[in-house]
Amino acid sequence: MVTLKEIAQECNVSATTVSNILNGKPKVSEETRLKVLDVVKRRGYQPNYIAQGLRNQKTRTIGIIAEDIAQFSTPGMIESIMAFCEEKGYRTIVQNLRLYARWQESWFNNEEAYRSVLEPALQELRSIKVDGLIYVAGHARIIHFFKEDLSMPAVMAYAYTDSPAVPAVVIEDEQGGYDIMKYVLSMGHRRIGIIGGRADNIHTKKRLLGAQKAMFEAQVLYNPDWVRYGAWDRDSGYEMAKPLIDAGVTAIFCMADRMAGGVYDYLEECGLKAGVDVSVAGFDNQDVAEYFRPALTTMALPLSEIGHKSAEILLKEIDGEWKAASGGTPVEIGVPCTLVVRKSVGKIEA
Amino acid sequence: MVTLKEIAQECNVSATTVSNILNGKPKVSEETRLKVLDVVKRRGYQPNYIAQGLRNQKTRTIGIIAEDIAQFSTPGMIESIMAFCEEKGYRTIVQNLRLYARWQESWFNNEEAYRSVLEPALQELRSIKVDGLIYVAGHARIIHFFKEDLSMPAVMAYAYTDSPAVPAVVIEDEQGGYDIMKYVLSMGHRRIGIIGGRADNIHTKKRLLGAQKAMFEAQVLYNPDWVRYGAWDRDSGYEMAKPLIDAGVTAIFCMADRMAGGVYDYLEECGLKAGVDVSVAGFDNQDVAEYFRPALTTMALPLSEIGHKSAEILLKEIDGEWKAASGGTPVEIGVPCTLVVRKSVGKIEA
DNA sequence: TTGTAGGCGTTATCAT
DNA sequence: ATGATAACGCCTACAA
Repeated sequence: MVTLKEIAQECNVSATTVSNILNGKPKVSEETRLKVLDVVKRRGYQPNYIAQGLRNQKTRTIGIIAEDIAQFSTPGMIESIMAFCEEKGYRTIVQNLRLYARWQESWFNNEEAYRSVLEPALQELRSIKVDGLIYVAGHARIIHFFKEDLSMPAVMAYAYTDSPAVPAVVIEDEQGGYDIMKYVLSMGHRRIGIIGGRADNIHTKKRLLGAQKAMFEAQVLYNPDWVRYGAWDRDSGYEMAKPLIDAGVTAIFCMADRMAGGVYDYLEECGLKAGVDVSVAGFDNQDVAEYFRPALTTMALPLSEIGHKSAEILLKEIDGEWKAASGGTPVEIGVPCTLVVRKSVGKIEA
Repeated sequence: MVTLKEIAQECNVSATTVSNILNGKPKVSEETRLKVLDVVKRRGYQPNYIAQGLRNQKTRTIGIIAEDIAQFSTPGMIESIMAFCEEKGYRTIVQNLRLYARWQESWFNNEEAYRSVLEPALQELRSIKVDGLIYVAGHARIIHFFKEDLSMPAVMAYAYTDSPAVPAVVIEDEQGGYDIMKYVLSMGHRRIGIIGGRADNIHTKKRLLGAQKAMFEAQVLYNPDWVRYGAWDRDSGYEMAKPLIDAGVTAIFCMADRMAGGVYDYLEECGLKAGVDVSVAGFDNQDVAEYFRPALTTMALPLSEIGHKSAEILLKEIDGEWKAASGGTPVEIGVPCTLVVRKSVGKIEA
């Protein structure tokens, strides 16, 4: 790599002068300026960002820590974080914790294992002297690993924090559950089954709350027997479909498109038609939803908005334009989900 | 961040001594060793990787440049690259070029735009002084942007190079095309349509070649009229299905699962059943394939093997155990695709 | 056994 | 207008 010093030598000037020219400092003679610029171009000199950071303690670089880039929700957020940062003249760097790839779901409550992976990633970003950090979670929960001083501005994307210093940008699960249930109700359904994710999961709880609210507003009695919990996957959907169908529901709201896939499986096995005999609604709007037959009505996750918002807030923090939460309550920014109507929820006579 | 110097001060020793202790150098009194180690632990000191690299010109860090992490094939490769590197004690850092997100496909032949994005990423990695680089391409083609001195070991994943210094790890498209066509033939089909990707695409050409070979071996006449080209997407599949069905094929091999989705669409529209009236085979084994009805028979991309192999080769290069290609021919490592039999190809009487 | 000096690439400060 | 110096955090060679 060509260095400043080499350029300086070749031009018979000091490194300082070259640096000044490159950084647009005023007091330089036009003559030296041109000479230096010429050599810089010819030699293809590029500054070493890291050395700059070492000196300036500012890098105009944002660190992104992803819990797992293979989680379906992650690339969309990262993409929009990067787009925004780039627009604002910030570089980005990604650290991938690979949490799910390593341990499936067994890390959720294993703080020690978790930290053994998180710490090196943080250390790497601190070493690079990134100006700020966005933590992209794989699923919503309260992450309290941010208490100790991060020594840099940070934003949590897709999960909650208990630190007032770290704003959280999350999806509005409750509104999502509300909207889709309201839609199902609007199609005339009254006996509606629900297949949630794991019962203790934040997404599950909030979506359920929203759904209940919609039912309450429509004066439809909430029947706990019609609520089942799964593990977010296709098999769970299949398994939980039976009791619900047996109970005579006319529609099933699944809190994940993939679980809806399992419901389709069960329906097919019974010779029932999704969207006709039994309506199905999903959540997530994963790519698969469009390939279901009939195509799946679902809620779209506002991934790119979350990424955008997170980056926006982080840069504000960095510029000192962000007022920390007053009174020690963590700031929480909710971004709404969007209903995507396709073909899997049919209209019925009430 | 706590620094070496601070630790040294607190212990009343020199930075050298602390450094020596931390790096396991021999000549240190047990007494100072314990004292220092204690303070290191208490203050939570962590070495600055970057400063180490600045000094050592070695970081035990691998840079990954992804053309777009939102390409479906990319996370799988990155995941396995990281797993392997970590196992070998290397850290990784990702740069995402976001090529498709920026420009869809219009960058393919716009070298200037391409370089304006590639260069900063390379620069960043050079600044960090990564020990090597894996470039994860979004689709196969010959990438000749590696001629100029990269000044570090590099491996190309999922695309080809024309530089003998950069080994390429690619999928065996020809074998893939061959295997799946052979399977379709084995199910009794003789009138087989093919929907390729873009006609000038390497994947398309090689898979077609393999398919032709299988047909030749089975003594089935190759009919150019039964070969159509699409744009890898669902719409193309839909569009190209009609002429093929009209021509009376009994099976269609689509070079992308998503195009197969389009074929399913057309079939449904015609009241035809995939896998019964017309068989369909895909390629890629994307997540969607399993949700098709009937589930799609397809070729699985060896993404994790490609990542693994790429990382393996790169670390060999770094350790000087990799002999560069002799005679200026680029090295090319092919990794085979795997047939995944599901339900979309039915058996028929020949 | 421990410490000093120098340098990795850059820039701010303070001369000249 | 230009340059010498020091410093960012770390490590290695060499000196004490």
